[in-house]
Amino acid sequence: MPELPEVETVRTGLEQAIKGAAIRKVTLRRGDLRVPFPKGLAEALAGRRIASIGRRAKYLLFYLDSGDALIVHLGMTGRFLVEKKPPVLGKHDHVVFSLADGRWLIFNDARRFGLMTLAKKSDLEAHPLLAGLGPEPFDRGFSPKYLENALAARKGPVKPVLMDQQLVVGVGNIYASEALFRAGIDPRQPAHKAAGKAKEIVAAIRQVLKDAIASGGSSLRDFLHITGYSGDFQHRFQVYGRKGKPCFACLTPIRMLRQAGRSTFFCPKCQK
DNA sequence: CCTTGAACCTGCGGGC
DNA sequence: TGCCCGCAGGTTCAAG
Repeated sequence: MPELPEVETVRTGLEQAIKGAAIRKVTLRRGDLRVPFPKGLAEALAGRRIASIGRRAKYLLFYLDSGDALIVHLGMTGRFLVEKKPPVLGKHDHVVFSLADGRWLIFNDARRFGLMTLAKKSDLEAHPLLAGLGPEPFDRGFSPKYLENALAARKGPVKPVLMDQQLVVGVGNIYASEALFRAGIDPRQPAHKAAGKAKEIVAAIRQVLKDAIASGGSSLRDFLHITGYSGDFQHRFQVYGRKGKPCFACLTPIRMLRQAGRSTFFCPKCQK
């Protein structure tokens, strides 16, 4: 799944592929993903044109010419594929969009942690899924001062706190580890003690997300298969998935530990 | 309030 | 080859 860079890469790819396309028909091949599809979803999409595709946090927002917005979350394994021929459907191809131009948009999600629902564009900000979300990492609202205050109010280790979507959106398990490595902060450090490094953390989060978006987007010019990891940023992870391997900066073995049920990777020498 | 752990569901890779 | 285990990028809910 995709964290902010992967979702943004998918958004860009979808915009290039299907912005302006009209939906002829939508087939829901089961009744739910993580939550049930809303009643009348397929009917509300049929005949509509996709005016544009936006993103809020890790949610994709398909803006329709009807004034509705289709909200999509990719969960862990959600992905979109665009086909020019009638697709041979697999068991995890849950939603099939037949486009008026003869192409097909497939939503595939093996684990079904994804989500697809409908809202009025005018009501989006108040929608329960979006209302409680924190600032976008590239917005001015995610300032060092804001983060300093937010961290100061938290007692737990800083890494899980950075993944709290109410604090800042888009940072997930990979980029939380990567950002803390770049900021030189131990992921076990209590959040309030890391508050003084808020400026460095803001910069590190922005930098790692920006680099990942740049590297994800670069391979998407002529995509057919839009996946969260179509880019090649995973080859540039400094710590994530590198347990026991030498730190690129100091050669100390990277350590892994479990925080709030998730794997955390860090360099015990570079991160204090 | 904050924090943690379990749950949701399927697939993959490693070890035996 | 097959089986069992642990692992996986998210979110939500219960419980401490």
